[in-house]
Amino acid sequence: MWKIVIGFGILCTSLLILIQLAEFRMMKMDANVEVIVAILALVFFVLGLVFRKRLEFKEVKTIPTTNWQDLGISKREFEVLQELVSGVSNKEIGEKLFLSESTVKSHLSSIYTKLHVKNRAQAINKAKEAGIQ
Amino acid sequence: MWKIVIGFGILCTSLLILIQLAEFRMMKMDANVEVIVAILALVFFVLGLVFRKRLEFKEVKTIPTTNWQDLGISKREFEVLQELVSGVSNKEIGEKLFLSESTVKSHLSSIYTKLHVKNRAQAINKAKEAGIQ
DNA sequence: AGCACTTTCATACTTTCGTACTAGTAGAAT
DNA sequence: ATTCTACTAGTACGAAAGTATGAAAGTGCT
Repeated sequence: MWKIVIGFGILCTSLLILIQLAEFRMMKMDANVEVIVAILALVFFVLGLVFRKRLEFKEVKTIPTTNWQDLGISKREFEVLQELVSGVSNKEIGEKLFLSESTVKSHLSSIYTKLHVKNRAQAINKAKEAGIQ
Repeated sequence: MWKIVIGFGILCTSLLILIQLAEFRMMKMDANVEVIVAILALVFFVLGLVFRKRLEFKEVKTIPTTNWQDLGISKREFEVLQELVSGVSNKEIGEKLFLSESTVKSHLSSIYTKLHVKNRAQAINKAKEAGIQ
């Protein structure tokens, strides 16, 4: 957040300086006006590109995102959920997280209850809809 | 496609004209240079914004979207796949599409083969990655 | 210390999935 | 006409998933 504000401030300041410099040069010798105009145009074009990207980023960032803590899902359960979403079996989840298959099933059962779903397919859908975070 | 090319061409031409006009004015009377520079900057800034949006649009349009026919998946198989993605059981898929569970399983088996996946969870992921169409 | 919650695991049982194999029918292609 | 593909459906079997129940150990908070 602060990064963006400071960065944008610096950018604006340097642009103002650039404009002043350009005008100063024009006063002195108006030989290569085209070059200055071109540079100005290019700089603002790039600025437009960058600005749009920031906007897009913000949009993308704000649309999805649900906190799993809000749904009552614990840390460990969430780790299991992350593996589940990748489409692996209970056994493989256990191997990755150093758990027995029984434990994986226990976690999954409570995850299903908390997400109000009946099986792993629906859990994957819920997770993908909300966006993992 | 042609719309974009022609539109961009017109835009560039009009900008060139604008620059020439600005220079002509500057030659005559260099009273309000700041205004001209500001207008130029603004125009190119907006141009940057618009250009970025076109790029984003193109990216979004080109990234997903796979035709299921290209993967060798038939009409009926695709219908089964659509139900599968919603997260329902084989039995329910059968009831919705008026098929026996056996037939659903047959379709699913060939779908898994064609998608190079091993189970419904992975099939859902593949389908979502590629975008249903 | 006591309570609530989390994490871990086990056992037993039911249900669902997934594969393999077979087979009939219908329509399109050669 | 026959060959091929898609669609349908069945049986059989093993693997995986899911449920129910219980229980021990750890964590965090009051």
